[in-house]
Amino acid sequence: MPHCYNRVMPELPEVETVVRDLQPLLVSKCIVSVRVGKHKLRHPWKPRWTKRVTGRKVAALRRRGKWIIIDLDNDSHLLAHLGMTGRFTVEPPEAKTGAHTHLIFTLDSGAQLRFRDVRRFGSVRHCATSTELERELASKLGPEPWELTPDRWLASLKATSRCLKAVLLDQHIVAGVGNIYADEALFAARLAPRQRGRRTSPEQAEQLRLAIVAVLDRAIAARGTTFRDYVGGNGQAGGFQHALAVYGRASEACRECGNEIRLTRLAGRSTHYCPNCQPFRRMQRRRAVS
DNA sequence: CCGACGTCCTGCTAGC
DNA sequence: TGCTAGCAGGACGTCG
Repeated sequence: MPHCYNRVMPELPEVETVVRDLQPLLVSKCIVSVRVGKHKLRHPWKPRWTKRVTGRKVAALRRRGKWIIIDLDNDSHLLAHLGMTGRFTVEPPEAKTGAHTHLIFTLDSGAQLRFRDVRRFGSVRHCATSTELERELASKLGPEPWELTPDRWLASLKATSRCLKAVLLDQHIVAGVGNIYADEALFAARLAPRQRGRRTSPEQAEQLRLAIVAVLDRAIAARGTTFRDYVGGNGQAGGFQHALAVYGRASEACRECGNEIRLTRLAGRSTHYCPNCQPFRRMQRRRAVS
């Protein structure tokens, strides 16, 4: 009853929603103890991290790409990724601990911050200094979509032969876009997922950049995408699933033109598109010489 | 160097 | 009805 398995696929809008929801519950609260589960996460929790975080106050909560950053008052930071099924909840200590709960931070408010992750694609780690945190983030992430300049974006596209879908999923180029919003942004820009980066015109690049920002803005306003009713915890369901144009709509009718939405596999991921609205023009063959 | 692909992990579901 | 193979995917490692 308290929780049923729901698919959220946390991308930027979902992570932003989590951060906003957790902020009032965590900021200025003190971590009084840490309890660690027996299953290993991607980055196993180290005992010395417990020493560094206990007694520390949460100074701020923020997001970078799909990463959650919890700033502590000793200039150290918790850096967390939800992966596919990672969930943070704030619950009273007497609340039943669900299966797959890997970390429990007890706060001086009396509540507990809990990290649960069924598939363990997620991670929670500790960075001892902001320098370490910044180095870590810089090695993983390109700019936030809103900070990505048209020039830099076009240069990134022109520099690669990968298809647009793969480029959108590359966190080094633009941070925060995952499989759902990559497909949605490509549809909004009327560009074929298969189109090669370097075949993209400046006009198309700008269309796509604006589409990314617009789709993410709308998804954040809707509190993200949820694929199943979410019950319990402190999270409300997102609403963007109703606004999806292509993702999860394979073989349904395109709302724009009525054509059938296609599903294919690209960059190792399921990829949804409308072949009519997002026509793929093969590379023009040079006219044969002779 | 770059890009493609495999790996991790488990719950759900389609299909026999 | 019951079982199982296949699918879902973000980050990262490996291979060509």
